[in-house]
Amino acid sequence: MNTLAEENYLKSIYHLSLNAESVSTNQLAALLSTSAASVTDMLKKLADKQLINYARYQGVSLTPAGEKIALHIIRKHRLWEFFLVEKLDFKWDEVHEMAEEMEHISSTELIDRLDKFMGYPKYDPHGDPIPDSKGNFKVHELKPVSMVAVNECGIISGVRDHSPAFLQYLEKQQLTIGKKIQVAEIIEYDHSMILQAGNNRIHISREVANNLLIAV
Amino acid sequence: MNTLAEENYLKSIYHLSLNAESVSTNQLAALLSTSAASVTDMLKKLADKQLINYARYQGVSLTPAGEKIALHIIRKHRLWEFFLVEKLDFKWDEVHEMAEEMEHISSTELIDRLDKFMGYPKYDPHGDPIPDSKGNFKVHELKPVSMVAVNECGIISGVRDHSPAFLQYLEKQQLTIGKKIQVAEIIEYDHSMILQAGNNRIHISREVANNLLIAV
DNA sequence: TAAAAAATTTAGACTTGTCTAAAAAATATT
DNA sequence: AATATTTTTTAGACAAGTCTAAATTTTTTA
Repeated sequence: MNTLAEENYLKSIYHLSLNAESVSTNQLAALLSTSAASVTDMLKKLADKQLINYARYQGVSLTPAGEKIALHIIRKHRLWEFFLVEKLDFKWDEVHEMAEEMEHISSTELIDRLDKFMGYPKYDPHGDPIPDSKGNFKVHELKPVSMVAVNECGIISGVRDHSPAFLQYLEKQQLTIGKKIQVAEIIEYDHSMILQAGNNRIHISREVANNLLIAV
Repeated sequence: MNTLAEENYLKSIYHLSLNAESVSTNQLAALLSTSAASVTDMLKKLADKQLINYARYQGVSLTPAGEKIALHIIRKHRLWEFFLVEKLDFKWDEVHEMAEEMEHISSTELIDRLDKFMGYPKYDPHGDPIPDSKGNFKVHELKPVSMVAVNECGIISGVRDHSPAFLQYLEKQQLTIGKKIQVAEIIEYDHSMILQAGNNRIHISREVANNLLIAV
């Protein structure tokens, strides 16, 4: 098995790879709150284990073996988040840190039974897809509310910013996963938007609209 | 917080302290499958942190602060074991290793909510008491079946040997927690015993009788 | 395109937790 | 009580993962 540090590197490489083909040393150092030198050391180790493609100064990407491990960790993280919210009544902004520890529990049998216990959920409390036991998941087509035209409707289905502050703000505005909204008005001056959600009109900034994702 | 290694030492010292006032370096080395030299190193560290009473060559015991931490880890271990058996349908002989990892999840709020979710269980799947959030628990008066007189009755309430082999054997003989039994006969020659459990007569060796605990 | 800036790697060191071998202390034995 | 045995500690070393400072490579910019 891999160490805790190795698992965290693989997971971070996976997440950063979603935005770009290859991931840089500094990106990893920033995300993991560590030094670039430490990242280089670990990249050599992961390359030796054939979990990443790495050439000096060239950035890294996951090999199929590395991606498989990363997806398994993400599966565990998201299933535990689902458990914490659905069974233990935590709020969606409270679960990340706990899941960050729980994702390293090693038993595969345990996580498969947890999956079954909860009825094989497809999405975690933030709308992120939960890979199945084979690592497969479907990304639903999402776009930021900021890209939606006036009068268009959609279902809130994800967030780009997972910070507690943002999640708490959304909760307070009742902009939670599954809610149907319509873009009522766009303020040209600052690109802020007024959303219609049931009988409520909610005014959100451009920044919020950028970080809130809907399925149309 | 304490490291994983520190937590495991505290837990081991607690368990060994149940049989004797003070715990020796070699006892710890054996239980933790490590060298006596490593144990000495760690004891110095724990003594610096005021979690144990330690004087060279004199053995160790937990301070109140150390005991509090040990009991919290044991609480987490036993609650997770209960969860695994009651909610995820694992057998009582399968859960120890998993709980061994899960007991190090740090959130106290999480464990308190897990406790509530399961209805505040008092005993884990092996009959061991689960400390409450303040570290309190009641030990019920148990004695090994080997100490029970002929014709006496009792409820199976615990085990002294937690090994999967022993637990599987008991399960196969239907000698599980909560079952009412009566000592039907004691074979003088080898101190083996015949138990009456409902309509079944079960013949157990002296060794098994020694490791099976009942409340009378 | 050559110098400057930024990104990355190397070198050397530190901490944690472990090890083996040797020394010291405690305990048992004759 | 003196010696032998066992237990425990000390000494010195190692691997993992991290650090800072310096060197190297790549990228940017003038």
